[in-house]
Amino acid sequence: MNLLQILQRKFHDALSGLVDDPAPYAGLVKPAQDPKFGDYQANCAMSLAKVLGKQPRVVAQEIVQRLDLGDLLEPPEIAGPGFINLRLRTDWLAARVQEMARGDRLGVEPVKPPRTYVIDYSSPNVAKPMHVGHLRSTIIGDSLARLLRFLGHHVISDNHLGDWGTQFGMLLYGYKHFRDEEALNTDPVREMARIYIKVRDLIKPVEAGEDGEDSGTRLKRYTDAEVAEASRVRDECRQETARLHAGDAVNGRLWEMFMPWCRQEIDTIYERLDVHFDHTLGESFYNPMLPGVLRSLQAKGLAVESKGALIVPLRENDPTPPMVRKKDGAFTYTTSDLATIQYRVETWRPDAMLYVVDARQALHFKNLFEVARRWGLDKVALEHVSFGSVLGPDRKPIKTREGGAIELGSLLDEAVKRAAETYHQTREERRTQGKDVPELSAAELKAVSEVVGLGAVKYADLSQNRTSDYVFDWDKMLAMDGNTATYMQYAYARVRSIFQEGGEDARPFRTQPPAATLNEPHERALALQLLRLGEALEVAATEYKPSAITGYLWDLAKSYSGFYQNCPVLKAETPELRQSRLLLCDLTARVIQRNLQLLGIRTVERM
RNA sequence: GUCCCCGUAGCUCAAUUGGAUAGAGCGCUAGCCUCCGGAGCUAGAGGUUACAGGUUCGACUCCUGUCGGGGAUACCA
Repeated sequence: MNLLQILQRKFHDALSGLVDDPAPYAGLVKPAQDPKFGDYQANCAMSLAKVLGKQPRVVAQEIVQRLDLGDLLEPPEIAGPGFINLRLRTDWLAARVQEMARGDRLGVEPVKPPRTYVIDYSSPNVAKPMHVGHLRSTIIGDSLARLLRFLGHHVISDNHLGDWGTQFGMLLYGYKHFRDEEALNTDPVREMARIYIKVRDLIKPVEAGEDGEDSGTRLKRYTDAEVAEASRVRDECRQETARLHAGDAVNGRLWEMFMPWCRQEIDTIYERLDVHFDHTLGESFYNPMLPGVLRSLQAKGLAVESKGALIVPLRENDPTPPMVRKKDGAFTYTTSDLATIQYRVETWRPDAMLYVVDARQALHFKNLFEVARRWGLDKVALEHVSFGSVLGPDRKPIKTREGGAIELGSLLDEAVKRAAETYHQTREERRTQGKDVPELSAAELKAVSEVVGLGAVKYADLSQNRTSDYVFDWDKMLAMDGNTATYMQYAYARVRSIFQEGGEDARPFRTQPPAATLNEPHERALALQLLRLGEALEVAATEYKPSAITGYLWDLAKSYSGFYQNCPVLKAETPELRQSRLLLCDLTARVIQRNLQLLGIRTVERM
């Protein structure tokens, strides 16, 4: 149980004689807005006053009188219109810190009834290289999977690859017309990427790309001949796709041949990002199940014919009902997604299924979930964990000068390169100032650049509010000061170096932690912040917001900074105080490391 | 046309879901290396929360309207 839950329970007990349902009022116990008000504050007296027909401050008095302070609370103060300000007893905090240090869960108990989650994230179209647009789903999903697992839930991660769509028609067409046998033999992955881009560029005059340009302006940029050719190529691609779906032997064999290459392309990225999946069941996996899904929908009277297509009407006069079969007989992604939900429910019996997919698909998921519910899949909680788009400086979807989206691989390369540059630069500055700098081996240096560069990219994204769009900016994404991964990684390395410097072994602090003394305000503030870990993770998990973790980390770093400035550790006045402060240091490092790990970001001991 | 999201410091973003004097980073200004790592720390300037009403003890947050931006709108997934 985290600090907030403990206090809310106390208030729940105190309120139970006053109102019929104390829960919503107990929920008004919150972290203090400002440290000067205390550690936590209860805002329930004001709203309760109206219900009870009394003065808010009188109600606050009554609540305080009924409150069992136990050994954890100082006598509360009533302030302003009726705020109840709470301050935890310092000796109680000290005991909790000591407890927290023991074991590797940092005081976070596994959840009482664990739930089973299926998390669907990343899910790229494998026919084309991954670009920045895929980053958010991939790392938000990965982070949520790590977080829910750490909290004790059963998590099944599933990468629902787009391996059966029109993009494969483009690859098939391109392979048949433009392949370079020699390139295919030496580097098939690169050759497939080249083929895809070539076909995409050919079709461009008639196909809306990632640039979001409207068809009118787009058409004006091309000659009639180019448009006609684009139209022809697009039709041929569609026919290739149709042949693949119809079981054409040649296209089937080619698909079998392409898949490992496509997988290799994306797996390289996943490996580098340290993102892993329990399952990778793409659309092709569900293809054989689709006719059965349709029959079932029709048998239940859910799917009806309309303009030659098969739709599922959900609302009166809905101009855009979900479609499960096109007039040409092809299935849609709604059909495929229904099969997917059914398969997952039957196979894994999850309590909840999370779709980490961008906000533009909100309508699709709203409809999909409604159809699934009516179809009988109503026991599982289906949730669209949506996120905002990544925009360019012009507030339009991100793109490079050339017009295509920035490829993920290049972004990561650039991040690592910049990390290396910054490293050398800061080290030279320190040198000229006559300061000691750690001498890293070439291997260590490479590892540091990788860890810092990739960490920067992930943290920049995860620290954003999940639901808002955000403007992509190289400098921001690769920034290494302020609230960034680098700052946290650096803070971690610095704490470690204290142990190094003092010739201290951290291990005893985790098995036989010494008593903590929190007489200095900065010690107390740091301890309180450390103990709020469980609270932060709870928020991050219930709201599916990794930014709650980065926010907590930033607060922790500031608390630590205050402590570090004001409280000598190795030169503490007494051996006991030194032990206590080393305990706080070690805990800080461990909490930073754990949180970064939950974000999929690594740490190094020296940098 | 209809529906959804958004508008907060010069820029990029927060604000514990209705709480006390709206906070950070970057940038700018001024300080801090005989003191455990300066990728750091301390302080300062910077705001009519797009606009106008309303709801109440209290509104960036909820409601109505206006302006502005973005997105989704059966046969791409």
